[in-house]
Amino acid sequence: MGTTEDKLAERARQRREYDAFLAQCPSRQLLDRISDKWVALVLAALGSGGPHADPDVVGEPTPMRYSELARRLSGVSQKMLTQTLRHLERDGLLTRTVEPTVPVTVTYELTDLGLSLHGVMRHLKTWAEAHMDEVAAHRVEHDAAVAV
Amino acid sequence: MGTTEDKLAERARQRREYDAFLAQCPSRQLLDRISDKWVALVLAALGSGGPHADPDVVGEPTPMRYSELARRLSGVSQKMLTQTLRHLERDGLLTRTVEPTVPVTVTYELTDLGLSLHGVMRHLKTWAEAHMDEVAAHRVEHDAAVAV
DNA sequence: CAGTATCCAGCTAGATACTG
DNA sequence: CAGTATCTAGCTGGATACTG
Repeated sequence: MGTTEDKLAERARQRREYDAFLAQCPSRQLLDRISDKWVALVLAALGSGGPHADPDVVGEPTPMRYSELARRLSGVSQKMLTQTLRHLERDGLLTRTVEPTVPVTVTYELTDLGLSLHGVMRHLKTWAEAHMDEVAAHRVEHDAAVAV
Repeated sequence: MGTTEDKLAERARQRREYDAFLAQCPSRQLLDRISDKWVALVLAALGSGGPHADPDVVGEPTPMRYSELARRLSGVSQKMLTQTLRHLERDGLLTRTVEPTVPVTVTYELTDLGLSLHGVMRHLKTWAEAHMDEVAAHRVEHDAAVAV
């Protein structure tokens, strides 16, 4: 009956099977793959669902075209963007849809799985933006202490 | 009066100042730094507060010694562990305490700032462990489709 | 115990040129 | 438009040896 108990039991079960602390565990490799700046930003872009960027609300998937993503993620190279998108597609986090127009139109959209990761990842981006000042202050302090 | 409104307003303000989508924004560099496997695992270790690994409960900081961390994060090299710890210390996410015993005893402990990032990061590790099966299935499917 | 120092293989990722 | 292909500088990170 309890979906809460079910969820907790399921999580516990999977945590017994997979442990990212172990070098050989597949989840360690997965953690490595998703611990990536471009992954975080692609997910943030495709999941941001327009202006309501409230971090406490899971956004709708926002389909975006390749060139839109390239523009949004300033500084990304074609290579890294394509590579990141291919990885995420292979892992089932997003779909790649090709419309046979001329020239061709390619759209990327988060799957439910991708949306679930987005729910986690966007907090990372938000955290970085929210605590940048604090971190910067610590760096100044730390560097000053070392210099003495 | 509402702390909720205050928090939201504060977040919105900071999001106007910092935008990790911009290559030049300091928060982009911060995002890059924290989007790291070893950062995720060090935080997970120092914040896991013993056996109650329930991802919905923020753990107490768990002080750990260098060698404990090295054992916990299987596969980490001395270089990467030390480097990661130094970065996190400089950014104010953890403290490094040296007890002048013989031989010396060094303890690492999350600060409040580090604990707040841990609150976000541990979901990443949990997600990787919880969705590994699904991702693996997608890969098989995807690779099969490509092979045809 | 908790590092530091050094070397180097290999991967990452940017730049550039080209294409259906 | 949305890539692919190629080359390469340089950074990452592992291995190894040494130290207060």
